[in-house]
Amino acid sequence: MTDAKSPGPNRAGQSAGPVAHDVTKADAKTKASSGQPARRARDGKRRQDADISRVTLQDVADRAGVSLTTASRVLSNGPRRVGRQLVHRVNQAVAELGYTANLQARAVATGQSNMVGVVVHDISDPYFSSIAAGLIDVADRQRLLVCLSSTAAGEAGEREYVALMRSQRARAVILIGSRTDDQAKLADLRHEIHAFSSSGGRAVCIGQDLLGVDSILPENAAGAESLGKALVVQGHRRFAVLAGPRGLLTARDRLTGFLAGLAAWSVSVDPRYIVHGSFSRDGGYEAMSTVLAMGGPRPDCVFAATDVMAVGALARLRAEGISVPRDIGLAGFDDLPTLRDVYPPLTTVRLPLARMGEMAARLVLAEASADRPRVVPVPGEVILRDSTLRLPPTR
Amino acid sequence: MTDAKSPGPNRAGQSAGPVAHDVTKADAKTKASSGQPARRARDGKRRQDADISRVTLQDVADRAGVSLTTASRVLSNGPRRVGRQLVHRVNQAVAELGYTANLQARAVATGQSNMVGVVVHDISDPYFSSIAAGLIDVADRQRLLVCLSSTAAGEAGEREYVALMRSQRARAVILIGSRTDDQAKLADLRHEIHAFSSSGGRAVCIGQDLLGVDSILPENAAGAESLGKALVVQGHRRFAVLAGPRGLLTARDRLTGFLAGLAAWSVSVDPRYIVHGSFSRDGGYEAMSTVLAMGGPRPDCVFAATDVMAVGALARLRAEGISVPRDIGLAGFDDLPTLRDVYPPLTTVRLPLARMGEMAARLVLAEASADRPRVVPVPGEVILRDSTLRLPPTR
DNA sequence: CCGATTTGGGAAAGCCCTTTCCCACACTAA
DNA sequence: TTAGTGTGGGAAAGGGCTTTCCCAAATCGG
Repeated sequence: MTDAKSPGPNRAGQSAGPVAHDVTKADAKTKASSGQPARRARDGKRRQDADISRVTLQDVADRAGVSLTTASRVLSNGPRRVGRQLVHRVNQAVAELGYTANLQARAVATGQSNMVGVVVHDISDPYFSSIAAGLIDVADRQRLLVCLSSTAAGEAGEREYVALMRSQRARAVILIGSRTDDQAKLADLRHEIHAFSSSGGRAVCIGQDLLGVDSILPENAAGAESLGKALVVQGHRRFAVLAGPRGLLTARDRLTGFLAGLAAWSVSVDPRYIVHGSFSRDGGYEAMSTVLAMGGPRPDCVFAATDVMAVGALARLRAEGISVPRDIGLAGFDDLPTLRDVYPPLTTVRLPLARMGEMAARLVLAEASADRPRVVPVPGEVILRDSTLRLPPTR
Repeated sequence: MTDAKSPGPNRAGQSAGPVAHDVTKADAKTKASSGQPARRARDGKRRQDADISRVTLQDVADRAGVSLTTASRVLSNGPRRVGRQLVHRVNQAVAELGYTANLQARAVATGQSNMVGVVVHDISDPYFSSIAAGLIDVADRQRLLVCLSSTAAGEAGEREYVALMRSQRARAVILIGSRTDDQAKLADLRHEIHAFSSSGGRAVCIGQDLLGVDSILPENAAGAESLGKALVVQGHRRFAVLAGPRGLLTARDRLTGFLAGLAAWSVSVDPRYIVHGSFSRDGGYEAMSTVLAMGGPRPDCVFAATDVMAVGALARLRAEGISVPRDIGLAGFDDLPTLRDVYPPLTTVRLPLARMGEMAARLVLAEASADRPRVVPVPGEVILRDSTLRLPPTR
C-alpha cells in the first residue's frame, strides 16, 4: 500500500526526460547570440533550482533574434503591429521553448488582473454551489479567474477574504449569502469593501442589499409572504416555522414575510412555534424535534426557511412516523435542484440560483454603476407540490 | 409589505464617509519629503484614474521616512531584522495609508505564488462540491488561494485550465473527476501537466491514477464489487445496471467491479440490462426508462453508478408507480451527504468525499513525491439501507 | 583601547512584463 | 527636392515588490 504518511525515499532526479518540443534552456542559449552579464548572473542563480526551468520572454526574444519589445508586442495583442516575418519567428520560438506568459508579471505591468474572488458560506451547500455554478460558467467563458473561499466563519472571514482580494488586486469580489445583524462586523466588512472598491475593484453582493454595492437581491420576504398566503388558501391554519439562525437577515426576512402572508388572511403563529436553527439539514432536524417536543396541538403545517432544513425536518418527522403530507404539511424555500426528487415533493419558493450567479458575473463585467449601486431584485416563485397537499379528511 | 420588486426608494448616501484611518494620498505626500522626478511622473500619470488610489510600498516608506528596503523588510517577514523604532514607524504608516502589499508583484519578485487551481466537472454536482469543500477548507486554513474551474468540456477544458495555471505560475493544480479513455486527449493533458510540473508546480489528481501524478484513488471497482456481493447475499438475482457515460473510466470501473462481485456468486447480468447514461439525475432517469421499456422480466434490483443517477432512477420508478424496495431494489454509489435523506434510504457505497479533498490539499502541501507519484487508495464502504431491502414475499 | 564581529540601514539590481519614446525607412503629395 | 505620413523596430523607463551587496555604527572579547 502506497501510504503517503510514510517518510518516503530519497528525492532522486525524477525530472522526466525532455519531451518532443521541450528544448532546454542551454540549447536555446547556444543559438542565441547576446551574452550580457545580467543574463549570465540570472542563469547562474537559476542553476540552484535544479531542473525547474522557467522560460521568460527574454528567452523567446533571444531565440527569435528580436528585441524583448517585439516579442512582447507579438504576444500581448496590443494595438501595435509587427511584421509578418518577425511574428512568425517569435511564434516559432514560443512553440519551441514551450513559453507561457507570466500572467502575474503582466498583471503587475498593466495594473489589471482578471481575477474574481467569490465568497460563499459553504460550497458543499447546494444553495451556494448552484449559484457558484452559474457564476463560474459565465466567468470561465469570459476568461476570468474565479477564486473561491468558503467562510463558515461569517463576516470576519468575509472581511479577511476581501482584504486578500485587495492584495491580489483582484478585478472584483462577489459575496454570496446573508449577513447577520451584527452592526460592528458589518461596518468592518463595509469598510474593507470600500477600500477594495476605491483601489479599483468591483464588488457585488448576492443576497442582501446592505453593503452599499451592486446587489442581486432575492425577494425573500415577498416570496415567503406569497407562500404563506398560498398555504392558508390550501387550508392550513396552525403553523410552525423552522426559522434560520437568529440574527441572519435572510432568515429574518423569510420569517417576517411568511408571518405577514399569514396575517393577510388573519392567521397568526404561536411564537413558541417559531424555532430557530441553523440553515442546514441538522438545523432543520433539531428544530423539528423541538416543535414535536412541545406540548399542545400539533401544527398542521411547517414552514422551513430553506429546503435543506425542510429535508432535515422531513427526516425527523419520518423518524417519528408522522406522514407528510397526510399528518402534517411541510414547505421549504429555494427549490434546490438537487432536492427536487425528495419524496414527497416539496412545496417551496423557487429562486433561480444559477441565474443569480450569472447575473452577478455580468454585473461584475458591466461598467461600475455611475452614481448609486445597482440593485437587481430576483422574485421567487411559489411552487405548490405534494408536501403541503391538504388531503380529504375522509381518508 | 417589504416588496423588493418595487423600484425602491432612493438609496441615500450609503457610501459610509471616510473612516478614521483613511488618509488620502495627497495628505501623505505633504508629509513626505523626497520629490524625485520619477515619482512625480508616476503621480502625474496616476491622476488619470480619477480617485483610484493605489498605495505602494514606496508611499509607505516615504511616509515612515525609511527606505523602500526597510519597509519591505518589515512587511515581508524575512530573516532580516529591523529596529524597533522603524518597525513601528512603518507599521504606523501602513495603517495610516491603508496599505496592502501587492501580492502579484510579490509573486513576481519571489517567483512563488500561493495559488492552487482546482478543476471539477460541475461544481453544482454534490459529488464535486463535497470534495471541493474539504479541499477549500484545508487550503483556506493554509492561506492558499483556491481558484476553481468547472469544465464540463472534459479533457480539453482541463488541459486549458492547467495551461492557465502554468501561466499564473500557480503552486499546484488539482484535477477532480474521471477521465475518459480518449488516448489522444489524455496524452495532451499529460503533456500539459508535465509542462506545469517542470515549471515548478505540483499536480494532484482525485479519481484516477493515470496522469502520472500524485493521486487520490477511490476504489471504485473494489467498492462496486463488494456492493454486488452484498446485494446477491440480500437475495437479489436479476440485475440491471445504470452505468455512467460510455468511456468514462470511473463508470467503467464501477461497472466491471459490480459485475465481478455478482460473478463471484455466479450471478450474471443480461448485457441488454446494462444501460449507459450521464452521471446526472436525468441520466439516471432516462437509463431507468430504457430499462423499463425493455420487454422481458423486470429486474429485481437496479444498480445506478452514482447516487445522483439513483435519484433520477427513483423518480422514474415512482412515476411508473413502482415501489422501491417492494417492487424493485435500488442501489447507488458515493453516499452523498445531500442525499442521505431521500426516501427510501439508498443502499450505496460510501466515499469519504470531504476527506478526499482534504487529502489532496495536504498532498499538495507536502513535498513533491521523491521518485514515483504517490497514490493514496480510498476504500469505499458498502452501506446497506432500505432501498434494497428484500421484503418477505408474504406481504 | 583595538581589531573583530555582529546589527541595522540603504542603494541598486533583480523578477518578468508592458508601454512610451525615439529612430530609421519607406512612401506619398506638392 | 522638401516636407509630411505611416510603418515597424528597439532602447529604456516603468510597474511594485524582494534581495543582494555594501557600509556605518554598535557591541565585544582580550
